[in-house]
Amino acid sequence: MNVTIKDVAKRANVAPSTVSRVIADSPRISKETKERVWKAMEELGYYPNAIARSLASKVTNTLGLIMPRSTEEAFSNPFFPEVMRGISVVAHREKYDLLLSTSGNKEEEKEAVIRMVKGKRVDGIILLSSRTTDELIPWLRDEKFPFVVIGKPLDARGVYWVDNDNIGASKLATNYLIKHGHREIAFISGSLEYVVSLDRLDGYKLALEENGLTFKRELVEQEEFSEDGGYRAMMKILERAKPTGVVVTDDVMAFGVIRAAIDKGFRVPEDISIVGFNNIPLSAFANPPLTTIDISTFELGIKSAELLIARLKQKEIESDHIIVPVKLIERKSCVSR
Amino acid sequence: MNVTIKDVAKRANVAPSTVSRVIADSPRISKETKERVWKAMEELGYYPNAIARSLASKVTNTLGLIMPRSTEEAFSNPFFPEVMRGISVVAHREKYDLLLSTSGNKEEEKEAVIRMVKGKRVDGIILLSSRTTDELIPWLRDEKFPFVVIGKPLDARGVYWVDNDNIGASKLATNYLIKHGHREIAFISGSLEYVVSLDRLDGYKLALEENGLTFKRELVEQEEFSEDGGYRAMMKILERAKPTGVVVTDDVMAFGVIRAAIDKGFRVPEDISIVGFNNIPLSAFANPPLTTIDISTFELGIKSAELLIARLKQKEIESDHIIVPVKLIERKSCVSR
DNA sequence: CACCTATATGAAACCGATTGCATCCGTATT
DNA sequence: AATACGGATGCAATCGGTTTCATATAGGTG
Repeated sequence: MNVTIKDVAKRANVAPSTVSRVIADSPRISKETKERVWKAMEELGYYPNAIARSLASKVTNTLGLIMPRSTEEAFSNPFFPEVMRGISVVAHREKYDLLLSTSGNKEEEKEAVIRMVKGKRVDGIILLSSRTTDELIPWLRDEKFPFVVIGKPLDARGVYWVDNDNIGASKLATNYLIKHGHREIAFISGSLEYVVSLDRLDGYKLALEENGLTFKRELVEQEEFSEDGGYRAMMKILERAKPTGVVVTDDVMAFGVIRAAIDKGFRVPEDISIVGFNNIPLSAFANPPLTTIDISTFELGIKSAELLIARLKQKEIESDHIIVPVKLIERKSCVSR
Repeated sequence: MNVTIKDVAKRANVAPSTVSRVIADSPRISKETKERVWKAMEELGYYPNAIARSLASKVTNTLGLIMPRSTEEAFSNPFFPEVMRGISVVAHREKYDLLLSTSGNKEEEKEAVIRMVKGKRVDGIILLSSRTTDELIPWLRDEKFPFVVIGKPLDARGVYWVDNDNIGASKLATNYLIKHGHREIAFISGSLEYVVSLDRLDGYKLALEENGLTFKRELVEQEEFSEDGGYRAMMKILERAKPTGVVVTDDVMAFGVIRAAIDKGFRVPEDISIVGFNNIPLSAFANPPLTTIDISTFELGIKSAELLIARLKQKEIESDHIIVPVKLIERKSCVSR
């Protein structure tokens, strides 16, 4: 079998508890004993069993990551890897590992969370995005389990979250088109099941209102978060209206929107201007290069991990949420009219 | 405290061992008892503690994922998320979770593996790419720990691996340029520390040889796997030679190569043709759209996870390695001469 | 009717750590 | 000299399961 704490104890002529204390570098153990134990560990090639340690101490040094939708789908939108990149930088710095749940749909997602929480496999959880109908958030809150949500939840009472100012960001995008002389501005978002979609719709409406433009239902469409989703949404809008500008809340969708516009015989940006969201790497290389709202995706990951870990370490936390700034990246997908 | 197996046992008037057997759905327990126990579990809201279970059974139902280089860097090349997408599909299907190590450099990477293996946190490991100097592979082999490598290792004895035929793929790319009349063909790869770079260099040499072209050292350059790396490599080559075609073993690097060519006053593809590798999503949208070797990244993930799990389940395995096919995607970054 | 054999369940050891409490010893205090 | 005290370490319970082996009961056999 493997080398255990008992073998080390025997070799160093001490009790297992002493070895345990040496591992934790407890000040209660004398320098000499520590050295004897270290030597024994070295000689035997001892390495602590993390599982046993977790069982006894109830700490795993692991963070759980819950992807929305299927894990497969999540990895195909560059937003998620980028968020994970941020999370992993902090996790590494703070010596945490990351446990990825692999789920296929909403039920399995719930199950994955239960597996992590009730199975005591993680110390805390990061939800990579929040739905309006999310049962997870109330459930985690009731369980009093530490978690952080990326994306402001509908009901934010007692939950820690990290997000952009989505209403503001959407106003920014819409105002940009308005300032460039557009008056018929369409708005395409992902499913209204996601809070982020709702907020951005609100921002769009506010911008119109503040500029004395009327909101027209036929200029608004929701679809799946994908290139095809964007394509379908734009097709539907073009069949019933004639926008000169479009705000699309996801760059991947925006590519579909451009494709639809071209298929319908419009030129981008000459006939239709487009503003996207997220500033994914592809956006700079698209044809035309996409004007988009950079939401600091990497930073969202960083901040969410920091917030969660601060909570786990019972550090003083200034606020239960963090707003990450956005900025507009001007490229070539918009023209003045 | 939490509900444990003992609470359930008490409530159902059985011994803890019986409850354990009910959880495992052992045929040794009578239908009636099972039902009584299930009811008790239901009523108490019992959920098994995965950590305790792992400790006793020595099974974690978790696969460890080891990224090369820093975790942060890995997430910024679309290759890795795509591989992970494949892995996560299989992991989910087979009911495994994924543990991500977060490391910053080679030493930490080794440490992360030790933490996983010696800490008994995972049942098996997938190495997302192999270095020539990799100490990990011999170490894991000596430990007799189940693992699979994406990318054929230099010394493949006793190692399970999944890869493309990199020599063939590189010949394919080089031959494509040769067939289009190119004779001065440059070759840019990532560090020769990676086996994949070596193999592709070999494929390039072979293609030259088979077509009676001479290999010229000044047409070959290695650099870091990044857009900047590609830029620097191409700059160095253009200062000493005049290629009409370039094989670049990574699309992200290829973007840098294009940028360098343009900065030096060349047009792509009119003056210099370029073939990339990986077919990342961006490639189709680049300017010009990139002709590239599609290496079925997703499939690499799928196969590696399947191979590992088959090994864990002691299934019959036909071969200790799997070759995933490649194909050339023709776009607009090459012209005939 | 004594003996054997399944079948169903329980008792207890074990997995490899952590931790509260007890103990031992040497030195300072009164 | 008796008491107190603090430092260093050990004992044993505990975390929440799994698994081996033993036992009890019922039914079958000669």
